[in-house]
Amino acid sequence: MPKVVDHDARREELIAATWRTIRRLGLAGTTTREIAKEAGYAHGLLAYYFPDKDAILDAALERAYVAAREQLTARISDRSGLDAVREVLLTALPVGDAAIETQVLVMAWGTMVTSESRRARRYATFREWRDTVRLLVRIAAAVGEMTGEQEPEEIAEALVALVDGLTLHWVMNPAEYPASRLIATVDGALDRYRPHHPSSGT
Amino acid sequence: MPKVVDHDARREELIAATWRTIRRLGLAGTTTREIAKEAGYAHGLLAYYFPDKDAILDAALERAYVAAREQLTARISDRSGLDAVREVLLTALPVGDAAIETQVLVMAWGTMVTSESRRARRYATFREWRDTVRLLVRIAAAVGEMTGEQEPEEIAEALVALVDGLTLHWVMNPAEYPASRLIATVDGALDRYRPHHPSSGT
Amino acid sequence: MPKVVDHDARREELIAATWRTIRRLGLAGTTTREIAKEAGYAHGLLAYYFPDKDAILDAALERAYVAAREQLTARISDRSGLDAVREVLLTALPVGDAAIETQVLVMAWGTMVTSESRRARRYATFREWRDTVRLLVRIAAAVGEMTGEQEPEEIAEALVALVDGLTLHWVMNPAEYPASRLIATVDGALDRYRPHHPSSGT
Amino acid sequence: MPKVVDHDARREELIAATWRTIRRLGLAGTTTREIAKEAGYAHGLLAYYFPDKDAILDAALERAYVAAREQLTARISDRSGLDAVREVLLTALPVGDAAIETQVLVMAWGTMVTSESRRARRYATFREWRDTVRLLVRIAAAVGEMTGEQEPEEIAEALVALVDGLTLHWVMNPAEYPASRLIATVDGALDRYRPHHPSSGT
DNA sequence: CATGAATGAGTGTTCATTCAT
DNA sequence: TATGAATGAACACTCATTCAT
Repeated sequence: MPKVVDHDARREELIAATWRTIRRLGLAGTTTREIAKEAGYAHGLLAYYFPDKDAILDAALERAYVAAREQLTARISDRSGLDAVREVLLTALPVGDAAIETQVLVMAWGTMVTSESRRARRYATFREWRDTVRLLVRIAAAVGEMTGEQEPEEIAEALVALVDGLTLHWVMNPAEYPASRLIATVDGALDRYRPHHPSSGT
Repeated sequence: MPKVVDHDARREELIAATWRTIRRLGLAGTTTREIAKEAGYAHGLLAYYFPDKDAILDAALERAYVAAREQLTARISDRSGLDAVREVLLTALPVGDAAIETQVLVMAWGTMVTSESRRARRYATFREWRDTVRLLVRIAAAVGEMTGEQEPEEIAEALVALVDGLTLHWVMNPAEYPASRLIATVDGALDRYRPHHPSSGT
Repeated sequence: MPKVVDHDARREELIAATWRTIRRLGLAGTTTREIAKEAGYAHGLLAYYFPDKDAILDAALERAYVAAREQLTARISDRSGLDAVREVLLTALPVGDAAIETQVLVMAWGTMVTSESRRARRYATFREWRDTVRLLVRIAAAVGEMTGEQEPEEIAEALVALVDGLTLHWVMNPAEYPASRLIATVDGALDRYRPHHPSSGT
Repeated sequence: MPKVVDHDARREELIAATWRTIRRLGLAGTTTREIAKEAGYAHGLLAYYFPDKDAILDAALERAYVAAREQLTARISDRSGLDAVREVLLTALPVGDAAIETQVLVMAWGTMVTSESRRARRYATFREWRDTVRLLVRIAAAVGEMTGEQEPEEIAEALVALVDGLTLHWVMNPAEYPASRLIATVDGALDRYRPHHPSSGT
């Protein structure tokens, strides 16, 4: 038995370095040499932990998806109704630390068009998230905190699209889309889905 | 008298070939050699019409922006009120021929993160579009076809984000997002912005 | 008979443009396109007047050699003895307008190593010049204005080498070798070849 | 433990290959591909040892300068007076092994016109050499082995120019300038700088 | 004569990958 | 395990040359 090395820990280390490299140089500017340098290892080491460059990038994206899911689960655990819907939507906004991750993920959006595997993987993550929103909308509607006039599926779809669209807008001009504005826009949209919304009369 | 060649026409020819190449091989996979081959010319010809590769890609994107604006202008010319708002939103959806363009444009989204010039150019186009929607929403509200409860700016922002988000979702799984569903989702959202929307009446 | 064009005049025009281009961009930076642009003609025109690029450059160098000889002949025509020797040496120094030509010619020195034809052509010009100096030294010695202790051939060789060496030094740092210094160095050397030179004793 | 390779030795190997390539194909004809082939390595290896082509060429020239200085120092160490002056001048002549180096260095002369850095580097080397000659001339004059009639600076300048000029002449026609003739010319010139030269005696 | 469109070989450089140590 | 030397294909770009008009 040669030197004892925690294989998975080393992989995580390399994935983190990959993430930092992408953020620093962009997806197109990220080379295996640069990743190795960022990690502090020799160039040739990468071959021991990943079959090729694509595998490294896929692993890096995978980590982001997993992290996103973990954060999502954590933040909605103690909420319910409309509040839970709101929370899950805000989690996906490019706010705080998530803003940095968002930039990398947006860079990866384009690769979906040509890489079927990457598209499928991204879609699976998206679907999971959308279905979570669907479920929460359904619950909120059931408890009377959201309108029942429209199908929960459609409402969830619209809300998720709104968040993804806002993310894109933020990338186009981060300065114009501070956290406060992004959140206000989401809240404004959510207001539209309250029961007998506008006046409610009396 | 030299060989009679319409310089601009040849440029357009090359730009079209660029589009086909990007769609076929992705943005990262698009090489100048492949563009030339796709166009049916020698590799060296490109230098005759464009200073470098970036100029080719920029010109290709530029053409998409111009085309989008032209289509937008054409389709809202004879409409007004809520109908005009709906039409301008549907114009941006990946439906029909636009679907193909969308794939290329989504691939370009990622380059905004690292290319300041490309980000700025994309933002300018986006802003123009968003401002058009703002204006139409304001008019629709003025004539009583849309709610006045929310600021036109915020409504426009939300609607535009919805469309951009749906575009991303379509890219993730085109089969799940046929034109009918995309349109229905937009219509469903627009319903939310009708005046004294839910009940109101008596 | 088509359009009447003075073929040789046009060639001279192109050669002059070549000269200006070399001076502007260096020998390595001089392209046929740039020459054509400098001359104000289309790129393809060059093929009508020169078989290829090398022919253009050769013609440009040739013109410099011819010009140098003409100037040399003109300046020594009315001189004799040591004065004529001095004059022919000064003619070759990088002084005044000749300084510009020198830069181009020095750039061409290196091509002699690999181009046999260019080496031979340059040698022929050099030889002509050196033989002129030899002759003038012989005459000066005959009339008692130069020492007879050393062979005229050797004296001429040394004087010509001195001038060529000074030219190189000037290229290395023009500011350190103004005309006055170059001339003073030549004069200092010529003093060494005066008969019973320094003291000549009592 | 990686493959044991002496990085500097490999660099020297590539520099030597560069020298052989320049001598074979000329400076303009020297390509990175050809250098690699001459060295017996793959084209891409060069990038491992040099940042770019210019760095390779600069390193090759640098090596020549360093070698020249070392040789110079070695040959004058045990000499003095006029003999030392003579020795340092002969060292610079294209004689023996130095002849090959000379061809490459003459090719590099032309690049001084357009490359400021190369000009400055060459000038620095030249200056060092010239100053050495100056010093030796001064010493020789002090001990009465050289004339005191002319400034040591001017004498040194003239002698150095003579050697450089002879080098150029040798390149123009090596056959006409064998070592014996080059040395004889230098000796003939040195004779001119002996004290009370011509007659001397009473 | 003159144009300029078009060619295709060649350039320096980058980079993922392989592999002896 | 880990290194880093070495490879070779691919890249964008340059440019002398050709040629239909």
